[in-house]
Amino acid sequence: MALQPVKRKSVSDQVFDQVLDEVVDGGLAVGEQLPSERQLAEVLGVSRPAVREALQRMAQTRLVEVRHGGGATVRDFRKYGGLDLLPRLLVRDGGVDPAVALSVVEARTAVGPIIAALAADRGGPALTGALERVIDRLEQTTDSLAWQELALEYWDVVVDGADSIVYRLMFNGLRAAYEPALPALAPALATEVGQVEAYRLLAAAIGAGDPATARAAAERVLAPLNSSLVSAFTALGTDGGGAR
Amino acid sequence: MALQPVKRKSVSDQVFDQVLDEVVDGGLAVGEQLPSERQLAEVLGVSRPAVREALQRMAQTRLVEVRHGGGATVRDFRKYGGLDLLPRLLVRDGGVDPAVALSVVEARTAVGPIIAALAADRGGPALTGALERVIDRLEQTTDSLAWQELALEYWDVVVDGADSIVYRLMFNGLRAAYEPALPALAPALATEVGQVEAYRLLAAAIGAGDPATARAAAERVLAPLNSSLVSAFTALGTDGGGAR
DNA sequence: CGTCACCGATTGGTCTGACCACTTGACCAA
DNA sequence: TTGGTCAAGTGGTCAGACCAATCGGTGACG
Repeated sequence: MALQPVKRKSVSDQVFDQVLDEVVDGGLAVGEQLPSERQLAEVLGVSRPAVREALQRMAQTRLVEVRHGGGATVRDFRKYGGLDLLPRLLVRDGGVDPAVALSVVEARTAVGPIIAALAADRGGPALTGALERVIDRLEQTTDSLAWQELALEYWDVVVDGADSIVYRLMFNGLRAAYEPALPALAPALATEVGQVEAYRLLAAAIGAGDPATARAAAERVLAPLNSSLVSAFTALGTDGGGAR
Repeated sequence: MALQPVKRKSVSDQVFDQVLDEVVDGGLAVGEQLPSERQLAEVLGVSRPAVREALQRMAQTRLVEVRHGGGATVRDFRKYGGLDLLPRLLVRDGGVDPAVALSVVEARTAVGPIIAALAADRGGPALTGALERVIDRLEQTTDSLAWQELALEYWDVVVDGADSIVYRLMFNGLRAAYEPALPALAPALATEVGQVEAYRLLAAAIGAGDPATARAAAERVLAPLNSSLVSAFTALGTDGGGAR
């Protein structure tokens, strides 16, 4: 049997997860008051500090608002939430939410070329070495999961070369959402394995300092996955814009 | 006289801010161990729960890693940080960091047209009413600050129309970084006031369901600020890529 | 002499109980 | 109506204690 690390979740983690689920899945309506810390502690059978830590983290992510003496209220995560809650939205009810996955891939496909162009403009030849090294490892990889990990590493170098803090932080957020879901997505991404040539062309364009070519090359890298997933998910997700 | 709400910072907030500053400004190197919770509590003259709440929030934003029994270590915020720490990076040492501001405007200019095209494709005529209402209020506004607030509201409608959760969360994050810094940026943004026509054209293109035209119109809306800020900041920021 | 099991010191995790600060709403007086 | 007072409920903070995990040194064993 395949053993895996035991899950050790601290009490405050579990409280956080429960409250987060309630907020995201609509068990608690926007504007609604949360139970008081004391009530939550009693109902959940934990101490008040544990509840507090969880609520403070919820406030940190702008999902609830706590006012001294006035209780805590639920905020609209669709209006105030950050990219950091993307992982939670991506895997909903145990499975991957098609609408969210589609949105992630869509954004990836649109923003990737922009970043590639910036990298060509600002990074240029300095990036060639690092990119080639990743490509070499990519070429020897057949496992879908490992392949995606390397692809992320490749883009990490590109984002570095773009030298723009906002894209860097965006990438970090998307990666944090993407990476934990990779095992679940691995089958759908199997078609990408072996498409090394597109990555090589992109690296060449970036190394040559040619933004326009880099943009086009990036589109060729990203478009296949996009179109395949779009067709797969739109056929699946007939529920419409379930997650906007 | 113009009154404003008194600022009340809780103890754990202050601890959080101090630790965050240390991490962001490099007072604590990446990989370095933070002082233990007990030491921090004693040094800062506060209780341990207060320190814990701050550290848990730091962990929530992926800026530190805490291991049961093993202390807390500093993570590389450039590699793991999310868009939520953009506000902190934007205003550094009391002033606006040119490199970061440039990056924000740059991303805005690049991503805005993409979102506009999506809104035209998916929102279409349904958005016309809401957009027109904002434009009407925009037309009657001369104050630079209020004008920017309305511009954000306008884009909020557009992002809603794009019907893509990732762009929605991105926008939320950028807005959270942008909004607090607006007063400091207001002078630089004064040139935008009165440019209502571009917004009207964009609304028309979105309402017509014409993605290509909407993309171009969005570029015309965003480009002026971008170019003016680029020239202003590149002249100012001779320190190079201080914040990547 | 090197290796490894063990144990104690250190650190984070949790709980309890108490008190302070703030908000809210009801009630009362000017 | 206006303003003040007060009590109840809520979040904020503190102190001390104990549990659980990690880490490092020390001594026994090979």
